[in-house]
Amino acid sequence: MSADPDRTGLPGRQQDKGGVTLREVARAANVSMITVSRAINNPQQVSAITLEKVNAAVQALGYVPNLMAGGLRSSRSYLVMALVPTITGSLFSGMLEALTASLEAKGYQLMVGQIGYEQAHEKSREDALLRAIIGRRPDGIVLTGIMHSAQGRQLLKSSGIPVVETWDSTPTPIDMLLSLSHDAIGRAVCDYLHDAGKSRCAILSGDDERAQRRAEGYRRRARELGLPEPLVHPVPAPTTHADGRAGLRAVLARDPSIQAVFCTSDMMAIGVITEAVAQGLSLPGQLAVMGFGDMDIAASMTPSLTTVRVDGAAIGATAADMIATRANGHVPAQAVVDIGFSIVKRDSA
Amino acid sequence: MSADPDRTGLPGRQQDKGGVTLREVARAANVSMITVSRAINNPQQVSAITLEKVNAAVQALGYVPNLMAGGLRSSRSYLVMALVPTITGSLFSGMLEALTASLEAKGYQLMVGQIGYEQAHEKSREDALLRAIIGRRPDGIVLTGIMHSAQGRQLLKSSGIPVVETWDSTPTPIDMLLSLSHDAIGRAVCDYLHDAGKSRCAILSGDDERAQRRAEGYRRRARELGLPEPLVHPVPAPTTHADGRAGLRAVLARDPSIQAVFCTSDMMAIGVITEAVAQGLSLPGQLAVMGFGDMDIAASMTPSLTTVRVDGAAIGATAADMIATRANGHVPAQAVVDIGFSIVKRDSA
DNA sequence: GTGAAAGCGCTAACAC
DNA sequence: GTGTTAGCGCTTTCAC
Repeated sequence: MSADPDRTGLPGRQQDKGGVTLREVARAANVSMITVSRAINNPQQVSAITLEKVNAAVQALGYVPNLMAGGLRSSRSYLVMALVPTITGSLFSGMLEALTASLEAKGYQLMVGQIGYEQAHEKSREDALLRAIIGRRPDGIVLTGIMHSAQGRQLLKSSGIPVVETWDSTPTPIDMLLSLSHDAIGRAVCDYLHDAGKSRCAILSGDDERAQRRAEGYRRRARELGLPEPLVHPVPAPTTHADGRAGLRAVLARDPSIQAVFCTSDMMAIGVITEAVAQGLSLPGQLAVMGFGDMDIAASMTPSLTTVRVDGAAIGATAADMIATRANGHVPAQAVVDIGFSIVKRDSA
Repeated sequence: MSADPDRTGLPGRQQDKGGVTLREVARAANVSMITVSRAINNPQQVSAITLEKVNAAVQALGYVPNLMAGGLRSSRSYLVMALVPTITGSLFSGMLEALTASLEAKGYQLMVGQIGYEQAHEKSREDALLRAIIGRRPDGIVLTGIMHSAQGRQLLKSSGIPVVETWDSTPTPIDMLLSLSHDAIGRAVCDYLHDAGKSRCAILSGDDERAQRRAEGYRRRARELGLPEPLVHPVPAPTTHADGRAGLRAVLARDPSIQAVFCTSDMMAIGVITEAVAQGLSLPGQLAVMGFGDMDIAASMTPSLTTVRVDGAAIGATAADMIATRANGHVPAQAVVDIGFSIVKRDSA
């Protein structure tokens, strides 16, 4: 199989290097290069007759503009970079879909990078990734979580690229912030379970920073309320269904009187429910279960899952707006927006 | 909050446009631009003393090379584009993770684009997306599924960019192909259920092309075996847990004697199991259920899910190899590789 | 081992 | 409405 089997069928060949250039289109249409450029990017600046000639030439030659060249000259890449811990999980996919859609509507493309959950451990990898990203001169960068490394923050700041940190809170954002308090989430879950009459509680927590902060918020609130110390069972992120099953067995072994389990992900919570059902426990009577994320399945499973919902789509859409505003040289109305969360009451707690 | 709060702490400011340039580094290090370029890209071509001087200057100025400029000149973008129907689902995330990892190891970055499931309906959107992609002159493009539109195929072919089509089969690939036969999958599932003594079967099928092909393969095999015609219940993609629950009710209403359900996604299959359990049906005795995708949860749920597994990680790794090989001017050993699949026998069927 | 000149493909700035 | 000139930041090519 050759690289380009049938180049027939198109007038003119165009393989040599990176394809047809503006110059060739200009020659074919008998106008200057800049006129072709305008016909493509600002058609209203060009007369109807010229436009037609240019379009015909573009069509005939199969011209596709080289965005690297245009971006180099105009300092606008129409590229936005998003960094997420993992593409796999469903937690951030709502944000990514909204980002893609909002940006596409504004003429931008989204590039997704995976940074992993381990952050702190691999400073050099993070640094390399950041340089690769900044090197492409994106018009904006969306970070999942807060950038902690001083070096990374400095790199980002001095790049002058609009940055939106999301899904977490900090008093000192690099630039813009879509704030979410994991401490408040943990506290709210504690209050909710307390109101439901559950005081002996276990927490199945991913070992990533934000999950740990939710667990910590829960613990602090439990202390304030004078409740027994929650049993915290750490699990390496990303957390799975199997982690939930094993986690419930583990905490029950340590304390059979556990009345509720708060999981830092829905998938783990579903695992806990699976295990609880397998052990013949009644839900939420004998065991209440809460998750985090509000996956699709949470609403339609049996029993349905009480969980914490964060509006990822809103994060994506707002981040896109902020970046587009800044890329156009304006200042967003607010550089810090609190996203908030809600507890979705269902059958499991 | 200003665009760049603290530019102090770094020697020299670097905001003006796109940051520090090679020229400035060269001046600071007292060498020519090309020497700096070599010190960064081919350190072994430069003397140790020069290297040190350059590195010091790079460090001091916080220089991050502009990849757009380099790519423009060298016709190498070190960028690979992957197009998937949806980022959300877990089906393709294994491929994406493997792609990201393999490419990163080879010095490439992956850009993920979402094309949606509707394809045929939005020709113009597909065309625009394709042009935006080709415009960035990636060193490779990974397509989920086969590109059908003649215009799209032509655009891709004449771009000269290495293309890998994946997750489907065709006698006429654009360039390279990681082949998977959905017809064979449907047939294999039919054989499997037939061997298990299930003849009256329903299929809950997503309305996307590949899912429909799996359903069709099943149907054809059923005919060959002289089995009753399977009841096909179409569902709009992407298919959900709720679709599975509702789907089982629907097919049971039309034919209460159904003995098995084949779902074109694991998530739907889990929904079917949820509904079956809720209705008090015994699995796999009264109802056998099979899925597609082998999500994590399939192995650890109760009853565990019998499903079809495709090695997405292998697809990602192989695609990365093929593209890197081609980008370096070589010819891959094979332009068409069959990926294959396996049926993972568990408790639900 | 190092450098000077040229130019990748496009658009900003300024004419006319 | 259209064109000319210059140059974005880098790497290729050829020289020394």
